[in-house]
Amino acid sequence: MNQNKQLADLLFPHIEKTPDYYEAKYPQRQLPEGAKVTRFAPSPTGYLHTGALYAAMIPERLAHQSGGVFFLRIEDTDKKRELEGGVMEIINSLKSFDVVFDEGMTGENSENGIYGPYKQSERKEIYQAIAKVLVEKGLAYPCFCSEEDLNEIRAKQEESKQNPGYYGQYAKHRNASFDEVKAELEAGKGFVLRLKSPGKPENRIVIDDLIKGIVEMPENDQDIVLLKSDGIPTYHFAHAVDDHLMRTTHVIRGDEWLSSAPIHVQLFEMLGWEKPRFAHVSPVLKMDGTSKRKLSKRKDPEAAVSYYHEVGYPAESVREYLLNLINSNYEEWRMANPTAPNTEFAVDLSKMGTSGALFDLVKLTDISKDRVALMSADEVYDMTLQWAQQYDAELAEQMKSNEAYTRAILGIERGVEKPRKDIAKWSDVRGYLGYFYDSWFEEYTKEGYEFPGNLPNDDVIAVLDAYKNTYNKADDKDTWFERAKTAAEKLGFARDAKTYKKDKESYKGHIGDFMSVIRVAISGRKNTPDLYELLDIMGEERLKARFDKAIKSI
RNA sequence: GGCCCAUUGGUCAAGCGGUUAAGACACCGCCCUUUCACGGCGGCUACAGGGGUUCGAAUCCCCUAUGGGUCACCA
Repeated sequence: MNQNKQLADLLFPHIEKTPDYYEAKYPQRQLPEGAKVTRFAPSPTGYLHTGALYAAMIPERLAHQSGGVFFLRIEDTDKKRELEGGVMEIINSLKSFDVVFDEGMTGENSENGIYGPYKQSERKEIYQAIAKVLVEKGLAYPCFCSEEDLNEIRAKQEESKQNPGYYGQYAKHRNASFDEVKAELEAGKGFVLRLKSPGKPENRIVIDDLIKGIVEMPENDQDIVLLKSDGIPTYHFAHAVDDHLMRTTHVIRGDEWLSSAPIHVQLFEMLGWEKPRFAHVSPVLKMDGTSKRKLSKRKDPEAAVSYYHEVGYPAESVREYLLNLINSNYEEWRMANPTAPNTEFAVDLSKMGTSGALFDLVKLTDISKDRVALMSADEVYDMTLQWAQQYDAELAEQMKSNEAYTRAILGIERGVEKPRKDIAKWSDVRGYLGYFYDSWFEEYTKEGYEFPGNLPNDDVIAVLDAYKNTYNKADDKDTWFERAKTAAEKLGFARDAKTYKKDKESYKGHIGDFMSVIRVAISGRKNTPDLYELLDIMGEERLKARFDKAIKSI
């Protein structure tokens, strides 16, 4: 016993503070009953991944909908993988999707909150203080094995078909005496600190996971590394220390951690700390040929969260979609509450799928169309412009130099009971209204016009000619249409589709075909918003010019 | 290989021992309509396979198959 104390001092001579000191420094949080304290704890190893956004939204919602605290902790214990500027990248990306923190890192080297530091590389002293006590209690010990030693052990184990690892009889430094340790140290050898695991694999432990349910696993018997040779903790140890001292109540993390949960449970128990609740989230998958795989940064553009900004999906739409993957009943809630902010939806872990969900851009698009359809013309204008200024300067230019015109176009069939759903992302806007701009119209027609099939050119010209003389800007919608129908009839078109269907032989087509000719001539496309409003906004002069241009092209 | 987890239509998924096995997206039809849309209606397709338990199984148990995760001084 005494020897353990001696050993602890030998190993950590500079550590003065005790766990009690930290317990006092980081008091229990005073929060209302049921409030959850959650965190997002990424490594700053690159840009934000869609899966990470997904994984961050869950604890964020859980904390905020329960009146709790959501904080950002940076796990930078692996210096080899760290990337410059990684912290800001994470913060800004999440913020752009309305995932905001109450506490934790706020910049590369700034933070707020009293449970810090929130960057693991700055918590070395804390980990070591806890580790020191573990040594004192005989629950941890230094190991001087080199990489080669470890490889040798593993080779032996593989040969005899035993579980690989550092445990039991293979843990050769486990019971080294104080003098032996001292000798190694004096010989200048570095060490890692290992847990003296009391676990036996024949014992089973039970984890009550909030998503996966009851999971039974063998107890951990590996003398896992607590502190690496540079004195920095491994994930396992850092997780236990941090989440305890930061008073995390719910650990929500990727399910790749589930299999090491026995280690974590054991650590909490050995340290005499109350365990947080665990929730292991399945990854977002992607269809690759006929099989599913994790969304991959290298292969899938949509894996980088920046993708959505680039193509211009509103952040709100992406949130909606992700929420939909998190809890599939989100959709029902949305139908019942079409205009409520999505933060009013209560995320429920028990309703999460236990297997990974497939990421589906088509569904995202659909959801986004619904969202955009509910926006006002001004909102669409502003958000598109903002997007275009960064990603489509030409469009931004057009919008600004034709502002009133553009706003009017965006207002067509918007704000009505059944709004159009043409726009899913801001990059769609260019195609949606590009032909309105005279300087772009050329582009739309340079391949020629696509008039409705099987209509002879003469008829097309006749339609255009007739219509040119019929159009009267002063007409209201009904008069306008009546006039068009009459003109159509004179040229041998049926007034309505029904009449045409009854007797196809007698007509060249029906009013729809007639209108199609006009639509194509004026827009170069077969699909546009309401013609009446469109013509009204374009104005008579433009209309006539475009008709002439079309006739000339035939 | 050991240990975990998963498997309901093309996709997301409800379902927790008795259901005609929801709904949404996609696709296909039809209808509405004064054009384009929106919308409405309908269709299409599913419990991975095999054994049990039970009066009764998508639901519970076992085996098999397939997919995923994990077995580092990485997180």
